[in-house]
Amino acid sequence: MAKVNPSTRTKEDFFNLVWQVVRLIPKGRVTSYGAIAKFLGTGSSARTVGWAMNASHHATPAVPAHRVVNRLGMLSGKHHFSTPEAMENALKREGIEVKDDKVVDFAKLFWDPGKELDW
DNA sequence: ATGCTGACGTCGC
DNA sequence: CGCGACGCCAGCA
Repeated sequence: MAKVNPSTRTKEDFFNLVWQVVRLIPKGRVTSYGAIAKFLGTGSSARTVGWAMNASHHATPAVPAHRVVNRLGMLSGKHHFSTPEAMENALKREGIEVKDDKVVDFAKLFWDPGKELDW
């Protein structure tokens, strides 16, 4: 995963980069919006990562947005899926336990792109 | 064109 | 230790 030069980066690239990173998340692991934001460069706010997820619905190939949660491991974006249960179900199907809209053992399942990827 | 809002995160009080 | 405010980038009224 090569880091794109910020000067040559366009907004389309930003969305693309976010999607790329999310797609690289191993099955059964999760990451946070902030982690992705930092991976792309501190300049990119975590909020914008959320917007990228919002736009990821029509992205191809599909983006596993359900593996992205906030820094507390809460499924803050579940309401933006086709159904509120979709996110939780998808996670459970991958072996991730979800309790009260939170990822169980989030710290252990956390997947840091900056640490796992080569940049 | 301006301003508010949003799937967040951090710092300040 | 809990709550509030600000910053960040992009979309929409």
